[in-house]
Amino acid sequence: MRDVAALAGVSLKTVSRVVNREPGVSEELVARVSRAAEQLDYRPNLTASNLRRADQRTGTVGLLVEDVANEFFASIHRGVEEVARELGVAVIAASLDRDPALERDLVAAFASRRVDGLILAPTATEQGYLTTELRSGWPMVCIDRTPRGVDIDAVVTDNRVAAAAGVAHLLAHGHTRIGFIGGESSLTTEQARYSGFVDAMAAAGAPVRPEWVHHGARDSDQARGVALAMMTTADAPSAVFSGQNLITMGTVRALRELGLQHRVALVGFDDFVLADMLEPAITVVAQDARAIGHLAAELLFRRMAEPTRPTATHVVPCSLVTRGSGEIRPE
Amino acid sequence: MRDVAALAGVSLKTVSRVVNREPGVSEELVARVSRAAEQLDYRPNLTASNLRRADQRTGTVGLLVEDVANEFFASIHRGVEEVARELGVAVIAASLDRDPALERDLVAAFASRRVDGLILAPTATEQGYLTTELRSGWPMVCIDRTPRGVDIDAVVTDNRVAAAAGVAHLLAHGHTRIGFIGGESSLTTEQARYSGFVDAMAAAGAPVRPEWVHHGARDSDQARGVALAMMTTADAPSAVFSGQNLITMGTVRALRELGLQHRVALVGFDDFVLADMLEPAITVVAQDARAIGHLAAELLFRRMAEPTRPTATHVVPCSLVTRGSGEIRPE
DNA sequence: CACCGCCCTGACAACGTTGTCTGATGTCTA
DNA sequence: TAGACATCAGACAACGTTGTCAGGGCGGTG
Repeated sequence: MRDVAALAGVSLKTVSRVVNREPGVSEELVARVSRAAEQLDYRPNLTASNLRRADQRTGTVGLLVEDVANEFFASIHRGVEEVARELGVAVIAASLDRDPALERDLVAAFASRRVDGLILAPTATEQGYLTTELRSGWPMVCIDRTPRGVDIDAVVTDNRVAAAAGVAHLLAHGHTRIGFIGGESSLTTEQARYSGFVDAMAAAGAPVRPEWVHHGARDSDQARGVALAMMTTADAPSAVFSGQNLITMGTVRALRELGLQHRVALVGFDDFVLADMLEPAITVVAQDARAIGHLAAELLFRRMAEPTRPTATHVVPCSLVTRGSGEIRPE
Repeated sequence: MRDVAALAGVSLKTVSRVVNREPGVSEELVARVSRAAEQLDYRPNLTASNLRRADQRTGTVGLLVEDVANEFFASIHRGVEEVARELGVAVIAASLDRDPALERDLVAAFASRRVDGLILAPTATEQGYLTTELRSGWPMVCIDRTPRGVDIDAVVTDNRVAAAAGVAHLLAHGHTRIGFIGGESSLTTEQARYSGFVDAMAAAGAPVRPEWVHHGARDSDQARGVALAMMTTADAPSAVFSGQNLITMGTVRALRELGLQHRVALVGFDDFVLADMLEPAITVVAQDARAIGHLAAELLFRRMAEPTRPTATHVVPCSLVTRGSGEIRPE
């Protein structure tokens, strides 16, 4: 900037005014400065600008999710990006890999970077460590999983009700012997989905059989193993409810391997690409990930504008998408 | 930091030394400063630090891809993140949506942010606009698509050879009547894949029939439309080679709708989740997206360390994954 | 003609850090 | 005991920008 000022024969401040399109600079100087800037390939330094600026905004938001490569979170990322892009805000995303220590580290790293706000899909069991940051007025929104121990805006699905609806769908098709395969039970989503499963079973007077309930599958392959084991016992369930997209895929694999895909009903939580192209196509309880991303970003920017508004938990709707696998009747 | 210094009764510089773990501070002061920092919830300001630091590093790299929600690019993102995380570097990712203007805008935005380096999957036909930035020594790596008009490190697949291998696979299974459905022909990847198709056909003495060649499908749904049209003519091909993962999915949908999925052979470029679970499972020419991300990030950091090393184009291997759809023989 | 006010521009300090240099204290050696 | 040296701490300027304020020039008004 100094060089530009020298070349244009004006002061630093005038260059700054031109660069930021501030009014009150004569056309002649605007032209002269612009020409000089172009000639020198001047690029404004946002870092320095942010340091000095009154609002202290860095034009950056952080996004912490389980895995940026998981299509559910990648869609959320996309949704956040779309809102941020309109405002010229950049998104720094990172994967937590279900590691609570990493969650804290990355939150601290983002705090050091002075991102203007943070969208977090919590993985730790407790977010009390955030109180400090919150008190300092750092805008934050939790997504997917409800935060614990802190009062933060959140965008969540009513996992319990949605899961119950999925299980009720199986019950409505005549199943009473229903298995549950879920992910890590430390996650609030998992707990809620399991509760929904239990609710629906109870409402229908169907027993929840412990040997047909499995928590803690960490990935598709573990889920496959669990499903294989569950379905090869002498007394196997006639339907399965799976707690998450990767788990559903693993279960599909297992059923396929056992040749049971047309005999055992399956309803999964979370939609996934090509679910409709499998045979049978997979019935799922679907969340709109991109919409979640949109809403979370909008809430975040709204909170930046109005830091004092009361926090709220937004529940986004879920829909049951019937495609075949959930409509298989028991033999 | 000023407050911390005041509370600990030391100078600013001493706090800075403690925060950065610089040697030469007595244990007693380290303890006192640490306590004060904790008490005041001090968070170092990386923005200010970067401004002053000698190396001018922001600890940030930019990643520009077509769409962060596309599983191919999401996996690349993940790969980049893994390397960056080890170094404490954050990744700012953004989607270009095949918009050349957006590519230039976002590159400029990243330049303003002073990201330490940029990984770019080019979408514009020409990257000459980068020369300025390159001259200034901004580390950059292109991925997926070869840059044009500039000399940059690149990580690419030999799309031509890989596509030819996929088409040769169809030819080896007795097909000569092979269609091609590709994406936007402005992309170098598309051009190379089509060239590979032509190569393989020529090598086998099979004619390339213009009515069975279609470029420019922008998404899965357009590809579906194209495939539907192509396969419902009186004289339809007996096999299809598709140029990209979304296009393959659209083609699968079309074949399914026409009930041809077990009669028309299909080989797709790019692997995708559940390709192995479809019926028939889809034979693909697979790139290892995560490895591409890894390599690109490693090259980027290496260039930061050694700015003068000659640029190179790295070709990552591709593999043909046979699963069924590509082994269907003509009737 | 004196005064006011507007428009434009620049000087200067400041944002929160770190690089550099100087100085104070203590320890060792000749 | 003097001098050399090592260790630790602080003063100060600087990074590239912007907020604040002062001032010069000019037109209009009383």
